[in-house]
Formats: sequence, structure tokens, C-alpha cells
Amino acid sequence: MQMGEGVEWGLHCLVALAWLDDHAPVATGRLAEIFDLPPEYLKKRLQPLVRTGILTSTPGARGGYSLARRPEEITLMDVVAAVEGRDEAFRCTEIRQQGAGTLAAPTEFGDACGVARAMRRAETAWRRELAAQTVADVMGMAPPGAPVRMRRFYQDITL
Amino acid sequence: MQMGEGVEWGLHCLVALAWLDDHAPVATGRLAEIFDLPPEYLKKRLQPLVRTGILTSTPGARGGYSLARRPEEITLMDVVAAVEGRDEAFRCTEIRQQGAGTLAAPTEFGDACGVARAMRRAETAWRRELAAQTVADVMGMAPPGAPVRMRRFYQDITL
DNA sequence: GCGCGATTACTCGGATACGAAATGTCCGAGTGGATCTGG
DNA sequence: CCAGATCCACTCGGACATTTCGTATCCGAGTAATCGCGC
Repeated sequence: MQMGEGVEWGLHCLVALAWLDDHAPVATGRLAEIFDLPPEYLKKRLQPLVRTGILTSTPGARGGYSLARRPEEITLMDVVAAVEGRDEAFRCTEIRQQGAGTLAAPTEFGDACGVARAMRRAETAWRRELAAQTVADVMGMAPPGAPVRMRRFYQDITL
Repeated sequence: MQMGEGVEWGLHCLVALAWLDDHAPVATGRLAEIFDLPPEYLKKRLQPLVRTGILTSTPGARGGYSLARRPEEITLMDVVAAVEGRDEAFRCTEIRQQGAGTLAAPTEFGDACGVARAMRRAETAWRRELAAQTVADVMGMAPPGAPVRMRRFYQDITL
């Protein structure tokens, strides 16, 4: 089980956009320079964030991406759901109904099987923790010098 | 982010082995019949459980797999770690040190970055829930008729 | 009838193909500013 | 010198290759029961 790099990239970009909040869109090329990432691929990874309403995209010259809402209102759950999809990591294929299960009364399958329930319970805890943390919280964990350094860096590459 | 089917198969097989606990090994072919799964592929999926000491394999005729320890002592965390690997789903690639981060003092990177800490916190909650549940707990969630039906089915296919 | 050995059938384990999904790249649609022209 | 229209550079969005990982299959090593043979 492996999570794609889109979540890491997306979260860092969201934090960066929040820090250099000059109300002007930031192009993917600039964001890619900030983290030294492949620009075209980063763009592809940010598009899901636009579809789900986390980012706002401005086409045309001087265009780019902006935060669609305040950092305190963007949870990590939102970002993970947007990038990695909404369906659960563990998907129950109901193999209990196969083989030996074909002999059981259908009423036995009224509630979800124990395996799925146990896995879902763990995954719910994961989602709960993700939903409890916002981009603003992540910003608060950064060292104090990081925001100003980011603004300076951005000014340098936009010259 | 998608979890492989090995976890589901492995857990169901562990429960089945615990139910028909006649202290005799069960071959993968029989386990595959119980859940109507591809036998060869199921075998490949159970091998990690042997390597990590959850299952015991008996080679030769009348061989097969047996539980290496009691169901109460097999946590879901053990199974997930064995099948899906031990490394975390979210892997921090330290992109904060790239680009704009190259200008920062190395002392700023003493503790993990906020993104990684936030994701790790959620994943820890997930692992904690997995470690808190055992195969025995999953067995307890099954309908009462399931164990006897499984034993009957196994007797029929071993004739 | 009984003990011993070779044979045989059955099992796990790892090495080998196949397919799907993630990764990475490209071109087209659209927008805003800059430039050029005419008054 | 100024207003307007045109042109151009820059951006996002989705369609198109490439690589990696998960899925599926096969063959070889090893074991235990079975069968046959000799005593």
C-alpha cells in the first residue's frame, strides 16, 4: 500500500500559496521552482484540487492557482480525498459469500463482514485524524523563518 | 491509494484456519476452494505471512498452512505489515529542502516537516486501531453458524 | 504375515510473464498585456 | 500625443507515451504416504 506523491506536493503547494498570499495567482512553473519539481507533472497533480474546489485556477497570462478558501478551512482529509480519490483503501470484495458462503442463508450477510468492519474501523480513525488537521495547522508547525524566505524566493524568481 | 487484496484474503484465511482448528495443515488448494479464489495466487499471497511468523508451512504430502500462534495473539497490524510491507503509506521526500529550502539553514530541518508530521499522526491512529484488534475479535463478529458451516464444507472437500 | 525400500503423489517456494495503474510528456484553448497603427 | 485594434506571449486543461507495480502463472525442491518386493 503506497500513497502517491500528489498528496505531499499538494499540501506543500497549499502551504506555499497561503504564505505568499498576495491575492495574485501563482503559475505552476513558479510553484515547481519553489520545490524543484517537474512543472508539467505538478500541474497534472494540482488539477484534482481545482475540481474539488480547494484551488481556483486563473487561465491566461498572469494566470495560475490561488486558494479557493482560507487555510483554516482546508482539512488534510479534503486534500487526500481530492488527490487519492474518495473510495476506501480497503475494499471488501465479499469473498465470504463465495465458496463455503454459498451455502449460508442470505440473511447472514445483512451486516458487513467482520474483516471489513475491523478494517473500516481503523480507516475511520485515520480519516478522523486527517479531518481534524488543517493546512493552517501545518503552517503553524513550520519554523518561523520559512514564510519570509518563501516570499523572498518567490520575488526573486518572478523578476 | 489502494490496498491490495492480499490483506482481505489473508485475514479470511486466518479466520478459517482458526475455525477448522484440527491441528492439521490446510493446503492452499482447500483454502482457495473455501473462498473460490485462484489457488496459485493465493499461495503467493500467504507466503509473506509465513516469512513474518504468522503462519507455519508444512511441506510435502498432507502439508499446508497452520496458524503459528493463537488468534488472540495475531493483530491486524501484524497481517497488514506482513502483506503490504512495513513502510508508511505517506513517504516524505523532503521537498521542503529543495528549491527555496536550499537557502535555509540546515538547523531548520532538525525535526520532521509539518506535512510529514501531520500525515504521520493520522497514520499512527490507523496503526493503533489495527494493533488493537486481533483475528479473534474478527472471529467474534461472524454469525454463529459460520464456524460449523466452514468445518462441514472443509470435510466435504477433503473427502 | 511382516519389514524394508523404491516409487509416486502431493505440498510449498521462488522464478517467470502479463496487465493495469501511476508517472511523465505533449499539444490545443483561452486570456491578458504589449505593440503597432491611424487619427 | 492618444485611442483602438491587432498580435503575441503566457497560462490552464485534457489527451497521449512510458515506466513501475500489482496481478497471475509456471516449474523445481522436498516430504510423507503408498505400493511392491523379499524374507
